[in-house]
Amino acid sequence: MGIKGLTKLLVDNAPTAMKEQKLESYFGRRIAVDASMSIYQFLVVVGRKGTQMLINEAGEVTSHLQGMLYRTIRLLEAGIKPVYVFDGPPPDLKKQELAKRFSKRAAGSEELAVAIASRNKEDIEKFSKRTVKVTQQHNEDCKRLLRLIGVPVVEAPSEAEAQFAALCKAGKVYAVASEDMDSLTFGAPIFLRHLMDPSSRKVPVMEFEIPKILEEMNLDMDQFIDLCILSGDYCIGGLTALKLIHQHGSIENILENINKYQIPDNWPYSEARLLFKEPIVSMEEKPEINTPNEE
DNA sequence: ACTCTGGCTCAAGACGCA
DNA sequence: TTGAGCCAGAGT
DNA sequence: TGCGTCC
Repeated sequence: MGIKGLTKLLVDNAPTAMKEQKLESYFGRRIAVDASMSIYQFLVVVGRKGTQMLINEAGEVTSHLQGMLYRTIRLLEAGIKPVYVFDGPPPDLKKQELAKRFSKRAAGSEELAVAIASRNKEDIEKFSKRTVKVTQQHNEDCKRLLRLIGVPVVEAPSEAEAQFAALCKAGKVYAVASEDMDSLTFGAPIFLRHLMDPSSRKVPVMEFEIPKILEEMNLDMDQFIDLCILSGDYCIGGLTALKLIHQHGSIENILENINKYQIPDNWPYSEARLLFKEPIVSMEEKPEINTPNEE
């Protein structure tokens, strides 16, 4: 859903709103992390060869636990206090998208079956990735693991991105770490990318500050949200969207003044906007670090 | 000629021992 | 799934 | 740095 070239758009139009940071500069900070996204990555990549994954004696997948445990240890060693945020039920607006994913996975399964039958290793490799799905069980496994080692877990009432942006706005965490640029659209004041990248890959932590982005791009937050919706849902690029917003101020005004772009039928931009502006989040008490449970 | 978009591809975690 | 990089084609 | 292992 995110804008394709948002990073590049920011590099070009708001260069000082982002800066390279060292991991050490977050020592002692509480940082929110998107758990579901991480679990997905672990399932795709950890110990997977063809259809093989890491499993326990009962044959249950443990790739996500392996990945989650080591990553959390790395964060703790760096003096970072992670707060993992789990997805809740998705908003209605995303149902369509989810249906698409479902059929893609189904198609992936079929192709995988063909690949297995014909013993085509490359295809098995490719299609097995497409069938990956984070289940409730995977989520529960990870919550349990995190609670056992005393790392706080937050269960979002809906989208995790929205929830941790809200935590950050409320000052309950210092920053939000994700690879998903939607975090910016949800208005997380400080947004970190590549927090987990090993130093060997020489990708520095990139820190984005929303207030600076808005100032430098000469937008208010509503306009920034419109910009993201405009170029996310819809077939124009970020640069054009930015120009249009500067010119007309809002999606409504753009639609009134411009006819040359093809408008999707029943384009639900105002629903999308509401999702970003007033997302469903919970404001429970500050997530506390629990004492590690002996086991 | 230049810019933008869109379609394609790719890689993706973390450890430790050579 | 996600972003990024590269190439081709459309629009200016 | 590259590659096998983690379960």
